[in-house]
Amino acid sequence: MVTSELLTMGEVTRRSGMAASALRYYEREKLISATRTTGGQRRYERGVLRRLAFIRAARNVGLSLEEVREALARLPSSRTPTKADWTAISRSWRQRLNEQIQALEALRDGLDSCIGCGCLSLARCRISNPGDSAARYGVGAVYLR
Amino acid sequence: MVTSELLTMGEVTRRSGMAASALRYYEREKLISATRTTGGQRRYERGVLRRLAFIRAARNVGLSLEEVREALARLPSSRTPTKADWTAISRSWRQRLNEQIQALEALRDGLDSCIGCGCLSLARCRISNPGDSAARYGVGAVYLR
DNA sequence: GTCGAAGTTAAAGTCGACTTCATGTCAAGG
DNA sequence: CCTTGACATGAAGTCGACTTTAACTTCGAC
Repeated sequence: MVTSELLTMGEVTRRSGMAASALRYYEREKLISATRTTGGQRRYERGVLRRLAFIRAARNVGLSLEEVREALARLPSSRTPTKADWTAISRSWRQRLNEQIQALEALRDGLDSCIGCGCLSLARCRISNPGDSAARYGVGAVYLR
Repeated sequence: MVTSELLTMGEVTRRSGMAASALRYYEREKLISATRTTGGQRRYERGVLRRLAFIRAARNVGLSLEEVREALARLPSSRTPTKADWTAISRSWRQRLNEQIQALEALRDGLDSCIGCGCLSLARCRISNPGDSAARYGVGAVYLR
């Protein structure tokens, strides 16, 4: 049985493509964690790569680190998360992501549902404010991010 | 013939739902423009509402003001833009938007194509880096925004 | 034991997209 | 005329998500 080979900072930056400064930042923000050598250097478990993949994917589509943090908080802390655990998280974002997809499709298809319709009552428009749910995120356009 | 009734700052903020400070900012950034009264106050043409609707929709799905600026620059300056002009812009974003939609769908469907596949070679992964086109936007995850 | 690559920290800087602030001017009804 | 609410300006502040800088320390191959 091979017991937990830990990864160095350099290995993680190479394999995740993320900057060391970003990893330290994520650690300060409690999105990832690391053990330390006696000398104080970080050693990462391999699972961190999966977390980073998730963070990257979420950030990539415009979700905030805060949203990511909330999602990650729901992973089991006792055992190593399974694929099902990860899938559950993404599924729980279904509504949120669907709204965003709709807004993108409307924009792609010529804004027909907003600019095209001539409504221009931006405050209530479905594309400006998909699903009327944007209100939860604050006034106006701050739906994404 | 009613000749160009101009809109005041207050009217535009009410009808667009945007803050006055945002309108001034957009003007500094050359995204919109206004004429001035002799006293120096802004008067907007009605077309500004359509521009603002467009800006709002684009911002809403995560596009940057810089991208919006480039798009708006392609509107005819001589005549008032038609619906076709606006549609052409959104259509030209088709590829860009499609990639983003795909990334969202993958995330919604459980990240099966990235976290699920076990590849974890984030730097090249299709979901992290849709269409391999993200490279154009700089290193790594800075695809959106 | 030596040495260079790799790692550490706290603090400050950056960037986009606005907002807030302090202070002063305009517009229009009474 | 006068007042009051709407509007103007430049400068500074904010927020998220990192990066950069400066000044060390550790690791590990030799």
